[in-house]
Amino acid sequence: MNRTAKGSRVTIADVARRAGVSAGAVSFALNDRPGVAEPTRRRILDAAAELNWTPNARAKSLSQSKAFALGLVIARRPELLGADPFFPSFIAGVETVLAEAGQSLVLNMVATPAIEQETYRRLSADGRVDGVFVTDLRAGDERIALLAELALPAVTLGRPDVTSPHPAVCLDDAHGVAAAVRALIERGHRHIGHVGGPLTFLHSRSRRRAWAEELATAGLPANLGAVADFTAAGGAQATVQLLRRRPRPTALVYGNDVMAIAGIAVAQQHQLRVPADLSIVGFDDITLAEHLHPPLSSVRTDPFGWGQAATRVLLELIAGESPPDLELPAAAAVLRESIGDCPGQPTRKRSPRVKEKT
Amino acid sequence: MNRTAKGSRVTIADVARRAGVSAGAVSFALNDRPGVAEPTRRRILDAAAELNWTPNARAKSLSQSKAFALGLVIARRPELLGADPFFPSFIAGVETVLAEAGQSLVLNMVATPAIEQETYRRLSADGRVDGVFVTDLRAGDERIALLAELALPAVTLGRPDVTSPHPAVCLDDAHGVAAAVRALIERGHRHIGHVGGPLTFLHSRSRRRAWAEELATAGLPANLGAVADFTAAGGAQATVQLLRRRPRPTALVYGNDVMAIAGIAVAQQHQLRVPADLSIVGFDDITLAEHLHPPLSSVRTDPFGWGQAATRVLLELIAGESPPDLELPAAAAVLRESIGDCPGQPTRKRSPRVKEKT
DNA sequence: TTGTAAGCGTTATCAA
DNA sequence: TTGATAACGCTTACAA
Repeated sequence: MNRTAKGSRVTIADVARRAGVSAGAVSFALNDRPGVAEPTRRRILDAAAELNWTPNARAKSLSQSKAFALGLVIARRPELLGADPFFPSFIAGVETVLAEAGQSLVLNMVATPAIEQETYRRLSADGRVDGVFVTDLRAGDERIALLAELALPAVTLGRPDVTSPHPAVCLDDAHGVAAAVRALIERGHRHIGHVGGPLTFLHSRSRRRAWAEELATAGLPANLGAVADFTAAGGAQATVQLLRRRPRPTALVYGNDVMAIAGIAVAQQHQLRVPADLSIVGFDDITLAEHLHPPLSSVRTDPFGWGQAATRVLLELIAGESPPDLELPAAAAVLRESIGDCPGQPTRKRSPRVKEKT
Repeated sequence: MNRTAKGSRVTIADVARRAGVSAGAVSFALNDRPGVAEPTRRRILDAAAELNWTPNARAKSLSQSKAFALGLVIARRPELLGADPFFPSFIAGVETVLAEAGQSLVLNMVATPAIEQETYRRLSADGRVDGVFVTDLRAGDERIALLAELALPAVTLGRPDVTSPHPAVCLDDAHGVAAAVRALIERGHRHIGHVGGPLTFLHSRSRRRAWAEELATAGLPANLGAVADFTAAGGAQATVQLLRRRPRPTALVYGNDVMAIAGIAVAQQHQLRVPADLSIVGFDDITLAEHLHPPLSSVRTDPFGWGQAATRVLLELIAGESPPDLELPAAAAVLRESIGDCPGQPTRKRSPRVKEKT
């Protein structure tokens, strides 16, 4: 801890005294702004280095009316987060950009949307953050209007279904799902089911829509849809129900990998072989996916890059610019051995080990 | 956004004016401290409520020289975090305590221990946090001394192997591992392997030691140990190597569930049935564990409770108290169908579906 | 019980 | 190019 002889923390005044200048000069020199002679600047920077002084973030915050921090409010039950690869990677991406900007991330995990609202209000009223990320967009999301009302800069991950004044950073997840469904159709599957997440989430909707539309394009009915809650238990239960339907699906597409893995287990309990009797596709492409038996086909997004991009946009917004919406490279299907030809439906030979970068 | 007619943010002065008192009085009333008459207090609180005023956290921070925030620095590659259930639950526990204390969590994810040190220094120098959590303790952990030098209040998760001035909040993970190994021995297993995490981590060490000691107690050699990196790929590779050993292990205990699941896949690729030919035990008890086929035996800890406890201790420490070390309930083995009797070694019949709460 | 004024450590505004 | 001086919005001695 850097302290002066008197035992108090080193302040800008100490540096100024040592360099023989005023505090204002130190401030100017440190934020390299014009109006300070080169020799003086040197002297000041040397003094700062000798005293090992860094401007106090709290004081800076007060005088500049800025928090130098961004907020991320996550509204999920923790058991849902445990196996979700999105946030860790997303946050890692955020951090890389934030670190070089000398800013911090304030994280808030809340259990319910009600507390979520309150959290945004408090974050804003307290002035703890300069802006926030809005993730897991919901249908008619009230946060859009709330944040506008609070005049709290925000960036949304994806485009809301309501009019929004906030810049959006988008990553098309539908594309990868569509590619996966196409791959299944190519392999002769005609009864392709879908186990999605709650349809309150826009990302759940777009993934399901991609599934339905791809089937429609192929002239197939999208009548094997189930909604689960992204948990292993929910995925298992939905799988059981879909496997009871007749004609039984020969392929199942899931809203995330956790549900897909639980689905594989259910299939095996039902004496169904994957992929011989049932093909499975997940979403997220968690690292575990390719180390399962059989390796799980999935759809890969780029949460890390998403975090970086969203952070840059948010920082620009806070800096007073008007960043346009941003579209990141779409999610891609990663096809592995969990999918195969439709049983009893001979099609042309093809290797499933193709990574479609479409 | 709460603004006065003049367009500026509502401050304590506005409230004071409206209530016809001084700013000091407002401060006293709000922090309910003695020395303000009841009717006055009422008037002040009413005025504050009408103006929808909340004290600005930045100003409070500066005047009190406190950040009202705690720091969590995570040094892990993001792909390692993706499937790790610990941090989401831990953070959720932290948040529950922090929220009611009106404080925030500042999260820092870094890639390497070098940046880690720098991060702690910056956090301290900038005064962004009042204290930090130290997770993933390592052998001879330099952070212990660093934080002492920085005079930054800290709480360690577990007890360091170096002298530490920081309070420790401990959860004995060895207990559950030992119970799981005992369960395997009871089922007749004599060749029980272990795939642990990097031995730089104290938790990796204690889990491995528990395995070795339990074997020693039974008069069995602990000669089937492998070290991996907590990833699926690493777990798979270590499993391959252990399965090459002769005599081949009939049971494998893992340092986390991800490696264990990858291990099951490797076994299946080797035409080994789980548990008929090979018993498997993981660690963490992720929610997916019981929805696998076969359901995965694991060791359950309580990251949520750990987060709550550590936060309380850290807040006490920051408040100037000297909280003692805290020991939480030990981890418990959760036995499921992934373990069974040793092949070719008839033992007494017993159901594996026993949750040992030892 | 209440008001006044001095911090907290910066940045920003003006004279000099 | 520099140095006072006033914000920033709150807490807290100290007077009244």
